[in-house]
Amino acid sequence: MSINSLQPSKQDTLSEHVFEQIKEDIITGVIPQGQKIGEAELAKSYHISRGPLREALQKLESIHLVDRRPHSGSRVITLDSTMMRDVYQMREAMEGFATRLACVAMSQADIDNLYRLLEKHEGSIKRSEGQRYFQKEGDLDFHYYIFSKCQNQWLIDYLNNKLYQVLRMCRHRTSQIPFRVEPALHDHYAIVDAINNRDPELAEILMRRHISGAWKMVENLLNQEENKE
Amino acid sequence: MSINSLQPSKQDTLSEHVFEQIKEDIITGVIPQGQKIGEAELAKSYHISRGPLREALQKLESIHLVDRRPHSGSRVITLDSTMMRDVYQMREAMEGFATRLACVAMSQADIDNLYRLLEKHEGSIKRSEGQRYFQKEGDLDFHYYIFSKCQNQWLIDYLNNKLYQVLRMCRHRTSQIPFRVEPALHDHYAIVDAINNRDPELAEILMRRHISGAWKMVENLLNQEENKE
DNA sequence: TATTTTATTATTGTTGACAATAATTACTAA
DNA sequence: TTAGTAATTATTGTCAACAATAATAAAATA
Repeated sequence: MSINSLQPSKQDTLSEHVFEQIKEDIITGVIPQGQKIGEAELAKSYHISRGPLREALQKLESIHLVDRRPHSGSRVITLDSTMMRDVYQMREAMEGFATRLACVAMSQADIDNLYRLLEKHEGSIKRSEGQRYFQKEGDLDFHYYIFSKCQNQWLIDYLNNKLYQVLRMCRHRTSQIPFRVEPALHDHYAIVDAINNRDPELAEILMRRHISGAWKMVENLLNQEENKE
Repeated sequence: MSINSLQPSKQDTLSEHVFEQIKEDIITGVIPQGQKIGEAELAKSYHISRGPLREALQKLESIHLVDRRPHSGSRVITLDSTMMRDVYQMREAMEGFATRLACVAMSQADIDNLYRLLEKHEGSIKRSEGQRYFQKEGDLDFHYYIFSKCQNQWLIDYLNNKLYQVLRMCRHRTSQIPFRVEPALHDHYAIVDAINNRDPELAEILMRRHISGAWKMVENLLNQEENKE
């Protein structure tokens, strides 16, 4: 049950189908950052007409994956460090708050599930398929499981459909670099413990620190990259 | 310098122009909540074709003012108490965090401007044009001035273009009911004092309490309304 | 009569042509 | 040669007709 299976992915209409497709192509880098998008060209390459393509582009704009300017056209965003900082800050604020709410709303069964999830992660780390699993599935599942229980539809929608899409894009960029996953797992346990103790304030603070810590790691990586060049 | 003048309002293209127009009509209740929207009909009434109208509708969907379902059509949202709670919670989280960031980023001149703004508000309260002014202009200006200084473009955009639009709609619904504005002004002073002391944690907490307090007021009003019926 | 099925109507999704704007190139003058 | 301007090209915005789907009404069966 990965996070992707949890998204509706209706793709009932042509426009939605092609939206999902382009979204993945942008996130995974098939369409590179900063790329200018010609409507006619893209429409042809996805075998649709410009109408639905424009709708898809507008949707992509609404989740901040492309920039559109009237009469001037669209281009894929470029993840500079400022934008990534903005995204991580947003995540810190929103997911921290979601954790607070979820801490109140969660059933004991939910909390038990969280512990089981963490044990599963611990196992796969010990079997030393650690980092790849953690980055690709485990971490996102953990975070998703928590904020999806916050009972605020706006919050869930924003985290799931907007922030986490750009976040995946950030990760795709920094996925080459190795890092230790044990500290993150430790954070996760502390967060679930706080939830288990029904301490919303602490749960929020810990989630915030966990995320701002993740940003500091990424920030360092970006700076190192910059210094190399 | 009201908040509306600060929004771009480009309306360079037909679709954007009509988007702004419908947006105002929804927020002010000219188009009532829950209203089903026929594309052909609306297009005719705004004297455009269905193409740009659909783009406008999509934009309205992206700021949560209309619901759209494939093959089934669009309707204006209805502000039930759950949705209003969601909005106020979002605002509490985001604007609290924005205040924390702004507290660090603001210049002393910015802070002085804030104090001047509050003095202006105090004056208009004493001249007992209090509530109307406060609800219509002053309060929004105060909040906007703070979060616009947080230096996070995502945060500013979301607060300004999404949350505050729905918030205006909420206020339009509760605008009949009288309430005292002095406590809010007191909160505002406390927040600016915290900023002036460069205490981001306190500034965030105070902004959060201010907003959650506003929600409790609105929630009570809604409950009273409900009990009447 | 109530309920399912079928046919009809209305509404949304999609397309390709046309109009308006921006980007590019070619040209002129300093 | 370079700067500025005019003409050309390419791209985006808009429209109206057509196709596909859902909502509605009519008919048929239990």
